[in-house]
Amino acid sequence: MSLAPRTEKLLKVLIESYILDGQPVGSRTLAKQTGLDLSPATIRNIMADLEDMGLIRAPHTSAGRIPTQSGYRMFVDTLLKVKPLDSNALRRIEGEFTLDQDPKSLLESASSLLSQVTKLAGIVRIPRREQVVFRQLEFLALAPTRVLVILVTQDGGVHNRVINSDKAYSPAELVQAANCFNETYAGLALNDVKRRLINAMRQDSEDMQRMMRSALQMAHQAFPDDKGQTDDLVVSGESNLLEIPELGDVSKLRRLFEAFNTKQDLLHLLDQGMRVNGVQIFIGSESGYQALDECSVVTASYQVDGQIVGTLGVIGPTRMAYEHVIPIVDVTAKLLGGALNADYRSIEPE
Amino acid sequence: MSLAPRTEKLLKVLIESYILDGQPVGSRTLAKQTGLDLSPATIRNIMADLEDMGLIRAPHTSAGRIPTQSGYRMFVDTLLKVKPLDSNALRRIEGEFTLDQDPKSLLESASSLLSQVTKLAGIVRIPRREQVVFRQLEFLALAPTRVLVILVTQDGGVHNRVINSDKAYSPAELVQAANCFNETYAGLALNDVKRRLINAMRQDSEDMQRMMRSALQMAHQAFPDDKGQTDDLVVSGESNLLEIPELGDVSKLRRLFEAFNTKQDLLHLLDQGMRVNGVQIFIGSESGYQALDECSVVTASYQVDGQIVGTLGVIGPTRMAYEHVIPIVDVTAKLLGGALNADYRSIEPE
DNA sequence: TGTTAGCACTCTAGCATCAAGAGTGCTAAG
DNA sequence: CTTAGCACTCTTGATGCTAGAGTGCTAACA
Repeated sequence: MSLAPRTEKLLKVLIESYILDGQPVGSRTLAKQTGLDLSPATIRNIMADLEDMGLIRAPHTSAGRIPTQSGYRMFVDTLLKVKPLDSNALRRIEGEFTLDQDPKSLLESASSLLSQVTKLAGIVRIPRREQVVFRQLEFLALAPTRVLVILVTQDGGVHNRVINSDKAYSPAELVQAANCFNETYAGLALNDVKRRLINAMRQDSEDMQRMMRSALQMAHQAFPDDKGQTDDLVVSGESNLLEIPELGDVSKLRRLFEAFNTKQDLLHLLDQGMRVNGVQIFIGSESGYQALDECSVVTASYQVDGQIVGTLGVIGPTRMAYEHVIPIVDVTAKLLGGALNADYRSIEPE
Repeated sequence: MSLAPRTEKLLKVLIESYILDGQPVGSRTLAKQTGLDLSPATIRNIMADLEDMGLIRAPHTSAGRIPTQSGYRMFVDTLLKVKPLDSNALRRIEGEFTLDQDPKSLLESASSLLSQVTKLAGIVRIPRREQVVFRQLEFLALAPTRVLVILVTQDGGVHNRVINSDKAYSPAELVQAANCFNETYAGLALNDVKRRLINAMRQDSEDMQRMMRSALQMAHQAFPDDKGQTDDLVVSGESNLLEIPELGDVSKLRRLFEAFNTKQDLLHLLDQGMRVNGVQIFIGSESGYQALDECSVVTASYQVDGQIVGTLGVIGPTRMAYEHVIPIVDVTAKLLGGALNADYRSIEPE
């Protein structure tokens, strides 16, 4: 449904005003702020209409109106004119990414940047490439039956895990086992390696070399399992949310901070953002998680090598300065993608 | 200064009562709770003495007394009878550590355990061994001048870093370089390796092999620098602190949460705990950090191989149940040390 | 038909008042 | 040294009140 231009304008000004100072806005103030030269009485009529449409509501009889969730939705969808990024902020953000950092620090910088510039909480989903290419595995004996397995991927990622082997191996044997394994699987996508590895173990044919069988078993234990990755989310600036009055209720804050700790819900939410190219906004209960009921989440996906590999964003009160936040999230995502790209392709800054 | 037994008893009961329900305690309640069979009037006299000594204070004229910081100090130093650990909790804690986990997860378990059992915030300083033994280094080419360096220590620790080399190396050259390096330095303490490495680079004599020179340079870049380790602290259960009424003031909470984020102050505090064998308690401003003014921190150091390598503890309101918290922190430290030890020595659970 | 002035009505926020309750310090007596 | 008694202080919660803000409705107006 489309609104009359005047009604639209009114809604826009109302929401902008509310976002600015958090006070319910009444007909008189609105009459002054919008340039429409209408009397408060007329404004009141229109406001009543907007209320009927479910776009605004009155906290109580004599307290002006505030936007509802649908109001915000319409605001960001059709009314919002995103401001181009203030040049100071832009320089600031760019500066953060020109440094020569490893991927992990880049993500952390991005997160803390988001939180500092927006004064909200910043979240960054660490990259998850569909096709990480397996490079090599290495087995090191820590103790007779205790083996450190190091897994290296083509993009320079290193995972390691200590496993208990069922029998003792000599260092030489371990080297040999690793060689067998690497010869067979190097260059394949990590997923494939895993799949084939499981198949190979199932068959477990007689003709398989003894070394290879050991290698498979150890590798299987050491391969990262996809579930239970709790630390693949970088959160920062949570404390910024302490001060926002809408969340004054301690129990709400509590739920929110627990969401930050468990990370599970936030991960799901960010994964939704991965399906979309660019900025996405979840207002209030749209996120589907109760802890975020009074919050909005602005996310943007970032790309490496032309492929969406992760998302980042900010979490703040529903009443946030969308027109500022959106471009910041957008730009940060692009710059982070670029920086990771450069990193991955090893384009040297000079 | 030592107190009369009666006065002491009174102080003890007062503090216990205040810790229990957070209400200032008056002479009448105190008269009932202590078994001393004294009238409220007498109690009042003694309380006046205690107030003169700075051990308790009255929030306002007609509101009973609450302990001061020095009051708490005397309480934990001389009055507190630490309760042996409730057997349920003990089982719970032990259960957490019998699982076969890698060191990193052990630390995280310890932290979350502390926070869950005490309902406060748990902190764990990750182990910092004076003498970590260097085991081997490995160089992998990611791109012509981009090298992934993997550093493995004797205890199974793995550090990795991507560096930009000044010239291109072939995979074979890199293997050779690593071999050179490992032959020379394997088995030495990490500190020593670092020191010698720097010396060797300084001399840079002609007779040094070309490969070795390259290896030194790359190794130098990749060795972890001690400063700027921000993520060597595991915090959990911060959200538990939201609910404690003493910190109702938002700005105090804010400061506290910022301390959790920056971690710097907490690290320093925990490092103080490393000098002491066993439990240490910082009450209110004793910690020396303003953010912790209204809090107490209970820490305990943990050992691996008979050597103190880290500390853990909990942060909560000054008014916390010390007699419960102390043994929990104590036991957790011991068990964590044990688990890490077992891990390191690879004593297999069976 | 759309806009506006006027007006009665409602609700909140802030303030003062009041009474009850809790606890103290002091004094004087045991 | 201990205790009863008492006057005093301070908080807390309830109550009532007023000023202000804002609304909805109606009737008049262009």
